[in-house]
Amino acid sequence: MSETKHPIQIVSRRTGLSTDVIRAWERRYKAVKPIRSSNGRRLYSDNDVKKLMLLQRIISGGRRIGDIAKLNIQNLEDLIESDESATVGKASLANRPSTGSVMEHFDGSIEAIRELDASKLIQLFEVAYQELGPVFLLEDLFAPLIQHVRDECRLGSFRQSQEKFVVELMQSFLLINSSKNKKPLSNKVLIISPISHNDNLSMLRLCLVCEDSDWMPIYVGTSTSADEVLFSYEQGRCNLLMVVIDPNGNQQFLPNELRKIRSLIKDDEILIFGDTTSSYQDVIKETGFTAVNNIGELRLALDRIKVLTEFKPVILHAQPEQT
Amino acid sequence: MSETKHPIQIVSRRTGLSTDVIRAWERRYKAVKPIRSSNGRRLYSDNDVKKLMLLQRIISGGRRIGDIAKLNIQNLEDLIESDESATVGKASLANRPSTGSVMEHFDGSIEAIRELDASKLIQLFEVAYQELGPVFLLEDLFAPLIQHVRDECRLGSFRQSQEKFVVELMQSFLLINSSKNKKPLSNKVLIISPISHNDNLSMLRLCLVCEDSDWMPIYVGTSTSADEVLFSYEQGRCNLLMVVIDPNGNQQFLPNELRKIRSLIKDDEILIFGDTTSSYQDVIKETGFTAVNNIGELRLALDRIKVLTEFKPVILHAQPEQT
DNA sequence: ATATGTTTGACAAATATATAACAAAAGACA
DNA sequence: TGTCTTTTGTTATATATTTGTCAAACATAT
Repeated sequence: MSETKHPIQIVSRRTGLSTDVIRAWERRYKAVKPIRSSNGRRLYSDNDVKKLMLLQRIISGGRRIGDIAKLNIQNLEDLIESDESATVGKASLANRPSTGSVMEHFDGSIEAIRELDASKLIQLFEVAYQELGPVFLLEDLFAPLIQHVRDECRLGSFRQSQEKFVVELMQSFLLINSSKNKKPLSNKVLIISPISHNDNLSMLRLCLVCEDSDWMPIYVGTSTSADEVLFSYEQGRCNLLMVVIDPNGNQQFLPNELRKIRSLIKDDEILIFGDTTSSYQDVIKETGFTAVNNIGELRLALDRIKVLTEFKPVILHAQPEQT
Repeated sequence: MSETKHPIQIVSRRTGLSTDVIRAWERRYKAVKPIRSSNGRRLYSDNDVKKLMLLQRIISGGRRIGDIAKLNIQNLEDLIESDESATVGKASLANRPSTGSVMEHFDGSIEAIRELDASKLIQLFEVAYQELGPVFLLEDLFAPLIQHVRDECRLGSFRQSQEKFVVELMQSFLLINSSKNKKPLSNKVLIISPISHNDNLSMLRLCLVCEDSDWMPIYVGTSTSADEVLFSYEQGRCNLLMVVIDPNGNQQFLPNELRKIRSLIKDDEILIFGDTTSSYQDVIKETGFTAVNNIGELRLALDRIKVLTEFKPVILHAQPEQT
C-alpha cells in the first residue's frame, strides 16, 4: 500500500488549520507523528489528515485540544457522536418526548402524504409541534420524514408531486410557526442564501435553531443578491448575517457574491453554513467569514456572538417611587 | 469501560447551567464530585452530567437546589416522575381583541413589511383572518397589499427582498390556513400549474375560492408535469382539474403540456384559469378545456360542476315518519 | 534571492480555579 | 405587615493554565 504523503501546506488547506497550529499540536501533544522526508520535512498520511480534521471539528465544538489530542481516531469519532447528539436543543432537552408518539406521527404523516391530504398532514404537524416543540419537530419528525419520502421517491413508490407537496407544507408550516413567536429578542440574524442557492427547507431549519438560541431570525427567501442582503440587513437592524450554502446550488457566482457581501457588511461577523470543506474554502478565509459546519457549531457561535453583543445594551432600572 | 470525561465547559453546554453554578453546587452541596486532571481541572463523568441535568429540570419545576442536590440519580428520577404527574394541564385561553378596519391592517402590514418583521406581519394576518374570513382576507387585504408592494417596488421605495418576504409569508399563511379546514368535502379539485409556470400566490388564492365554494382543493406546488398531474389527480380522488396559467411563465411548452394532460384525463372537465385571450386560445378549444377568466366565472363553474356530480349521490332527503 | 520549512522561545487572549462578596428571592417569625 | 435570616445565582478579584500566533535563527531547494 503506497500511502500518498502530504506536505504541511496541503494538510493546512485540507484541514483549515494553520501550519503553526499543526506543528504546535505535534510538538505539545504528539497529536500526529508525520514521517520526515530526506530533508526533514513533515509528510502526513491520510490518516493524519483525517485525525486532524476530526480534532478540528471537536475543537470547534468547544473542547480543548489538550484533552483530546492523544485520543485515537475511533475515540474521536465516538466523541463527535456523543457531543453532537447532546448539543441538540439543550433548552427543550428537559421534556424530550417518548419516542413512541413520534413513530405514530411519522406513520400518520406518510399516510397523509400518500393521499395528498394537506388538511390531515397539517393537523398532524400541529399536534406534533405542540408535543415536541420546534427543534424536535425538525429533528425527530421532519428530517426523517423528508429523508424517507426522498428515498421512496428514488425507489419509485412515491412520486415527485408528493415530495413537492410535503416540502411545501413543511416549509410553510415552519415559516408560519417560527414567525408566530412573540418573544421580543434583541439579537437579530439575517438568514440568506446567495444567488442560485435555493435550499429553502434547511434555511427555515436554521431559522428555528436560531430562535431556539434566542436570536430572532429574519428570512427573506432564497437566492438573494448582495445589495438586497445589505438592504435587508440594515432594514431589519440585524447584528449578524448567516449565509446558507446549498450543496446543489450553482457555485459559479459564489466567490464573487461572498466578496461583494463582505465589502458591504464590513463590521459585523458573518457566518457561513454549509459544506465548507469544498473548493470555496479559500474565499471564506479571504473574506473572514466564520465557517459553521453543523448545528452544534452554529449554537456555539450564536451563543458566543450573543455574549459579545450584550456588552453594549443599557441597563434599564425601574425604581418604584410612589407609595 | 473507558468513561469519557468532560471538562466544565462542555458540561455547561450540555446542561444549560453556567460554569459558576456548577462549581457553586459542588462547593455548597457536593452535588457532583468530578475527578481532577493532573492540573486540577474538573473532569465530569456522564453520570455527573446526567445528575446535573436532572437537578436542573427539577429546579425549573420550582424546588430548591439545597433540598435535592444530595439525592442520587434514582431518587431524582422518582422525584421528577411525581412532580410532573402532579402538574396537570394548565391550559389558558387567550382571547384576542377584535380591532378595527381593513385599512388599519393594511397600514400595519406595510409597516411590518418595511421592517421585515415576520412575527408582526403574521399576527396581523391572523387577526385579519379571524375578522374577514379567507375570501375577504384575500380580496380586501392581500390583493391590495401585494399590489401596493409591487408598485412601490417598481418605484423604488420598496425592495425586491420585501416583495419576496411578503409573498412568501402570504403563501405560507394561505397554505397552512386553507389546509386547516376540517370540513370533509366530497368534491375535490386538483389545482396545478404547468411546467415553467410558478405563480404560487394566485394558485393559493384559487384554493381558497374553491374552498369557499365547498370544493376541497388539492395543491402540490407549481410547475407540475403532465404525468405527475395524472398521478396526483388519481391519488387525491379528484373530480375536477384546474390549470392555472402564469402570465409571466414560459408559454413555449404550454400547448403540448395541455394536450398531454387532456390525453391522460379524458373524462372529467378541466378548467383553465388565466389570461385566456392569448395565443394559446386555439389549444384550449382543441383540447376542450373550460376557460375561466376571473373569480366570478370560477365560482359559477364550480357550482355548476358540483351540481352535475351530485346527480349520482343517492340520499338527498330524509323524511321523518314517526310521530 | 526567494520561498518554504524546522526548531525554539515568547507572548497574549481565553479559560480555569478558588474565594469572597453581593443581591434578589423565599421563608421564618414577631 | 415588616423585619430578619437563609438560600442561591451571579459577580469580582487574583492566580494559573491552555493554546493560537508570531518572531528569530537557521536549513534547503529552486
